[in-house]
Amino acid sequence: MDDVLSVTTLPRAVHEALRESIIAQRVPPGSTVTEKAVAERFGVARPTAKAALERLVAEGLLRRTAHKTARVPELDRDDIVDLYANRAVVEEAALRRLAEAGEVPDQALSAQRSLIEAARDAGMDHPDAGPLARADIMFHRALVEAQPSPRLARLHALLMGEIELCIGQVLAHRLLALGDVVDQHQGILDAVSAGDVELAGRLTRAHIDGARDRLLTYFDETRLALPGAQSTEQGEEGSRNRV
Amino acid sequence: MDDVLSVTTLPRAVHEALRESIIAQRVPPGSTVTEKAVAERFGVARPTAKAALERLVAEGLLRRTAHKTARVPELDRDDIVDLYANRAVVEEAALRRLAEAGEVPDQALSAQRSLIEAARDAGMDHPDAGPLARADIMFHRALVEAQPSPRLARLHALLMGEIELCIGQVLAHRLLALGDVVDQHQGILDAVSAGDVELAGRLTRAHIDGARDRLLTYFDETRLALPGAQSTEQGEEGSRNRV
DNA sequence: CCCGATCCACTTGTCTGACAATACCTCCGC
DNA sequence: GCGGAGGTATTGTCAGACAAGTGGATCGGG
Repeated sequence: MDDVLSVTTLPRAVHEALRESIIAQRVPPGSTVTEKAVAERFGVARPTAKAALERLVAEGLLRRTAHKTARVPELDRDDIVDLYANRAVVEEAALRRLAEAGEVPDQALSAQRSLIEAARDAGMDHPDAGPLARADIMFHRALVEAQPSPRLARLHALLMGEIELCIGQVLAHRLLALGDVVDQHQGILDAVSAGDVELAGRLTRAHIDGARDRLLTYFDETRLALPGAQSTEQGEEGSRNRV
Repeated sequence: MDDVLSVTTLPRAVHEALRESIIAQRVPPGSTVTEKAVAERFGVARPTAKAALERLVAEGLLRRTAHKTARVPELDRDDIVDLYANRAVVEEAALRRLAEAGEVPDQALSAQRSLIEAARDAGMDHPDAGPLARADIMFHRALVEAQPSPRLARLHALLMGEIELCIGQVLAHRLLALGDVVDQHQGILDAVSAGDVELAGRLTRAHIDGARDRLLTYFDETRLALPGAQSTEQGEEGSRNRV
């Protein structure tokens, strides 16, 4: 509801496509992304690709130093903890402000609805956690963007880039406890519409901490099954496994 | 202590110089900054200037839409309130984490010392609030960067760009209640070294709220002396006064 | 005289092509 | 087997160019 009818510029389009590719793990973590490759892949000039890469670096979805090739970062356990701690701070503040107004945005409601639908459809089967994760993120983004401060929304967006990346890297399979998530969302919405600032903030923090713990559990299960990678010394070429 | 010995790239240098120019009000708020002008001023190619401008836009120190020329934003009262509200959220979180560690960084101590010196020297005279404001900002930045989360520091840096801008736009003259500021800083340092998380967070928030109120008072005094600009309708071309 | 439409200068978006500087990889000699 | 020299790949930066869009000025009509 912000950029409707805006002319989409070329670097922005490349940026969006690449961002989606990275989050969806189509370009694996740890792999390099050269300007030339991007330029050829999308059929644009190298400066255009360069601009797109720079935006991704600014967003935290790519890392690059000096004259070296950009790499998709491999987020570790500490990154998850750090990301969710900061997200909790920002999103709690956002939900408190939203509760002050006491109005629940329509987009959050529709995101919640599609999440419920997805939860029902994916009852026994678990076909692509992608749509589920996307609906969940849309729910949170809608809430934060409905709150009156555009700068707070920017801070949130800055974190959510990496959050999406680590959801993709760690999860990428199934979203556990889907029913609980839906219930927690509903609780937040109720607190907001009731104008209960304290409750909205507390529920938001609890919800995010819960999401973090689920991610950490899954991370630990996945990583402990793999050999090594416990010390700080080797993981250089050893971590370039298939992911 | 982060980028020591790093090769400084050309767009980055232009970006830094321009940023400094904007914050120091050498390029007045509301004025336009074209890519060509920047390129000629620094003797670089237009793409280089373009890159620098894009970084400034991402930082919030310039605003630009579609095909229009970038402008230095004119921050109003609501912007100040919003900026300081977000800054309080981020910086309170940072100080709480710093208090958990319980160690006061050296850079904060030296910034505090230079602030005390500057306060003593500027007893009766008020020669350039620039160094004072800079020392104050260095103090806060040192605290936030000493805290363990790099992402939280990034969020803070993103806000501080605009904060510096609005300090320059509103203040630019004298920093009031300098003694109080120094005392509040000391209180925060004491709370951190004592490991009192709650106290550090509370003092930080109070300090930032106080700074905001001083700025708002000064803003109101200055702006009320000017004609008009009270409704939401006219301020379009009426706000392009000399500033 | 005022209002509207057309035109033009300016600015930005993007491309091509190129060169220098730096980093990484390979190969050769010891 | 190991260390250093060279080549290749990649990035940083530039110059010049053209298309597209914006804003203001000019001109004509009412």
